[in-house]
Amino acid sequence: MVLVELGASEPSADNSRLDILSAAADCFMERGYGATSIDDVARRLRATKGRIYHHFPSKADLFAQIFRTGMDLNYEALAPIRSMPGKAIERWTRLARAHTMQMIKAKPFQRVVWEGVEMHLRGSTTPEQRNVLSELIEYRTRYGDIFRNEIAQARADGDMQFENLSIANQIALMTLNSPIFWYSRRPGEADRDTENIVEQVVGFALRGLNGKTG
Amino acid sequence: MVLVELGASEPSADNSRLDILSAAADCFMERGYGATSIDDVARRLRATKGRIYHHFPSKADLFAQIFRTGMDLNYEALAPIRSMPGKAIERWTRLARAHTMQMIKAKPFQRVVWEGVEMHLRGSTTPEQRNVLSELIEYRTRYGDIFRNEIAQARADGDMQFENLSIANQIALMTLNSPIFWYSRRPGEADRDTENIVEQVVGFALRGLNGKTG
DNA sequence: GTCTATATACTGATAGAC
DNA sequence: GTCTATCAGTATATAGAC
Repeated sequence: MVLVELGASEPSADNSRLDILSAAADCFMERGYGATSIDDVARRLRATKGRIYHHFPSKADLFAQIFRTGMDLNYEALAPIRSMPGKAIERWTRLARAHTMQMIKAKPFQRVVWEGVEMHLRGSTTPEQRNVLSELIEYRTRYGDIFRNEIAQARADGDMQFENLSIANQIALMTLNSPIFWYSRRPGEADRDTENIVEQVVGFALRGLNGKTG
Repeated sequence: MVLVELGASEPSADNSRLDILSAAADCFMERGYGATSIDDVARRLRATKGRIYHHFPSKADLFAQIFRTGMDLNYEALAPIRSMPGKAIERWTRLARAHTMQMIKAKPFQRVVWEGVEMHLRGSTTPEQRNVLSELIEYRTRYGDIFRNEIAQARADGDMQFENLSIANQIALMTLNSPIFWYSRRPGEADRDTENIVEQVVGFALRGLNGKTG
């Protein structure tokens, strides 16, 4: 995955850090955190692990920094939409589109975010990992609340219908996240095609929430 | 998790195998396959790993047998519904209810099924695991096709509307599977409450597929 | 900043006592 | 059928050469 888009301060300065992050994200996506060794990441970089440990103090820390990068990308994508005026259901739909597009565009990073949340929920963390992750989990929870607040408002507006707010938000976000599991870019795929996939996912979730548009 | 319900031939005979399967399923659910050691499973059994290796030849085989048990439960739950006459959308709804209930009732086993599919999709399998898993993956793919065929028929009947069949089925199944990630039984929860949760999940998916009931 | 050792711990799996 | 003891392989992480 190309990481130059990730808001590096200067072009082609400090590339080593970003190269490592990107290679590690790819490895974690393909084999999962536990099954990926630092040697695996080094191999993908065509280097040895000395390079990695020079830039990152531990495997858990490397994982955490990918997590943070993924969440930074998500917040960034939502930022211009959050402050838009208008009805909540409209805002939710735009937020959902931006989020789903991120799942597709930054898939390796988003898989790491997913695995981080999972590790936390299952409590399958070492004390060291817990320290590094807990702040990120809160970061991620607040992110989920952005969507939660919008569908709560939309229901109050009479534009959505569902029984339990937490369950509805969980299922809807799960739907929006789902491309990280089944999507993979096809050879001749254009931006138009990607947007079409996003539209199918968001449409499914919107109908699931009983959204009354227009 | 209690495993007596799993159709053991005789009550309290051959308990050791089932005890091991159940303890391992719990461990795999909590920490994932890679992060779970055989010693972890033995510790949960208050035993040592000699016991486990007497009944199962390898860790991969243990994982595979939990996978198979989970899928057997799923097929069993669908069996009486599959042959029901009537409209496809009605049949799909009943299948979806039975499936979602299984996700809740046999959560540890269903998490293992999920992880097995994931490992296959990511190709993060050792040659040994691949041999044991490939048959099970086919087993699971045929299972997904049961739902796929019903929504294809329902669309032909004019009772559902969606663009791409594969994507629609993926998202719908993802929705039905989602309780394995966010559901956990509450202290005073009655069967009635559980059924209510199932109904919310299935309702979401049905609306997502643009299902026109009644 | 990157490499080559190497320390230390843990893993899956086996052999043999009981 | 379950245990203890142990092997061989691999993991994270560190130290020091270059």
